[in-house]
Amino acid sequence: MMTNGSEEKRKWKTRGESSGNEEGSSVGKCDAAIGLKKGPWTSAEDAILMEYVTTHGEGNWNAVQKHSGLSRCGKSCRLRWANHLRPDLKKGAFSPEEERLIIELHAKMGNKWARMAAELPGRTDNEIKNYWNTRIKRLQRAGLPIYPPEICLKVLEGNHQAQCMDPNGTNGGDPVQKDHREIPELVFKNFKINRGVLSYLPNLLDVPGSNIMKQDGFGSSNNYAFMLPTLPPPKRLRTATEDCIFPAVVDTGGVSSGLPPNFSQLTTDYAASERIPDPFGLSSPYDPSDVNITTYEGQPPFAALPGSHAFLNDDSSSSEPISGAMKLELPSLQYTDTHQLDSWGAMTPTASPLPSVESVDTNTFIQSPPPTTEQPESPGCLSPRSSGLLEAVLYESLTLTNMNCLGNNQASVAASMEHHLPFDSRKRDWGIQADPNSPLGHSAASVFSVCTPMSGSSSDEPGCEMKQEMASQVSSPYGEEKQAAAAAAADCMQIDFNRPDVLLGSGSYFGLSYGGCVEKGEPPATAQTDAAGGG
DNA sequence: AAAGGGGACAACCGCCAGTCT
DNA sequence: TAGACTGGCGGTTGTCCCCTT
Repeated sequence: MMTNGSEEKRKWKTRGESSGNEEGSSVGKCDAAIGLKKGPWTSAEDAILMEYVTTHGEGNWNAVQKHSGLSRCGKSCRLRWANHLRPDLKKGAFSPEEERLIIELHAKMGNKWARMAAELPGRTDNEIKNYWNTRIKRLQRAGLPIYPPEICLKVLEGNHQAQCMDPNGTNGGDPVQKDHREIPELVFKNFKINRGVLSYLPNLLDVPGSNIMKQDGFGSSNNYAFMLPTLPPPKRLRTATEDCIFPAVVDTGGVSSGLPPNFSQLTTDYAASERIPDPFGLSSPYDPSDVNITTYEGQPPFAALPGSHAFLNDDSSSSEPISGAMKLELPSLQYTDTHQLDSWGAMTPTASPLPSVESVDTNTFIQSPPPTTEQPESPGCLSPRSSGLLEAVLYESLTLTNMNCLGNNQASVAASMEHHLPFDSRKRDWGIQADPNSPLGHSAASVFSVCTPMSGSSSDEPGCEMKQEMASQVSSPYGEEKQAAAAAAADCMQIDFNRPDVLLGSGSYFGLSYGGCVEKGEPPATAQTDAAGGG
């Protein structure tokens, strides 16, 4: 993987020889005044730098240029040394163990390359970063989850343990662990509480080591949307319709949807995909022909649903664990003129709801909040970065955290109630779900931007009242802003509002009536029963 | 054989935080 | 205390190689 500096072989070679010879032509920020060299390093330069560092040690990089005559700025020298010349660098491809570690670390840390590198002796942050980015692309193209389920579980379990050690979330007893988990306790708590929004993998509970899921109301196995595979690789840009087709995070919420019976197969396939150079050649775990997957409980699993942005649509500050993995995303939804923007910038599909299999581009698959310029003041289309939704969501998280503090039972009940979803409960979940910082979860923006009302969101639609009510029910120090966020969430949930009898987004994305929708109109009371029963 | 696309990776850029003066 | 300096970090870019079509 890593090539020796002296091997400056191929690339850069040409460019280097040209640019490298033109002293002064490549002045950058750090060397503008002096006309220092840029571009690829030559062996001679490497030798000079090596000698200098050997003699003087690392640091004081700006002095290198002065004392060694090297026409490189200090930054460049440091980078060259750190990434290529350091004697302790490990060369070659990552070992399977290293790869596993990288994935695990990324699940924990997000795009903290330097910290990850610290955990991988001999590896540089740049190397890891490149590896990861490449890997992400590959997985996205293959429509596979970024993180293997076992890694997700591991991370979750780790967090759970941390909570066990410190039920109050102060986590003061274990600085190391605390340091290792930059994920705010609050976020993780809410993450747990909120798993209901992402329910569909009950079988996951059977995964060894997942016993934590069975505690604290984890039974609904929700937070696993991030493990949902996305669509098989696409060849054309996804249309707006596809963009809004499936509120993956929203998902059905109905516990009954559940994981395809052979979820383990998915993990296997995932693992396989990791090694398969050509993801397109995968025997896709989502192959519709796989009856195990597509016919679970007579419903197509979400995994098979095109447009499942389960974990690929995170708006994601790239530094966010899990969600951070989504950084390789296009700037925004890709609007087409076949679609209309509703009040909050979401797409209102006007074309066929059933995209072709190849319609989902793995790149466009990932979404960022639409540029604010394109969707000004749409109260619903809230960018986690700009609209205050983050605060709103955090507030919601706080609220839920508080709720959670009331006791595991209540939290458990709350989680379980997601199955039968009285609106209040649903609302709450949505708010939490929207936490952009939530590891293994989705940002509000991603959720909101992805889930688009199937029929638009004009206020005169059936679900409007409910939405407004929902928004109005939200009281927070953030006032209108918060309400706007809630309205946005409500907007997203239009399908629910339109079909109150459907526990969760029944509707039909792609013309599919997907599973997980417990379309029974069960009285909320049942939820209590279920909750009591352990979900 | 040529073209196109993806993978790999080195290097640069901009920002930020800590330290120094 | 403020500004400059330095190092570190994460994101992005640009190039070549390889494979597929």
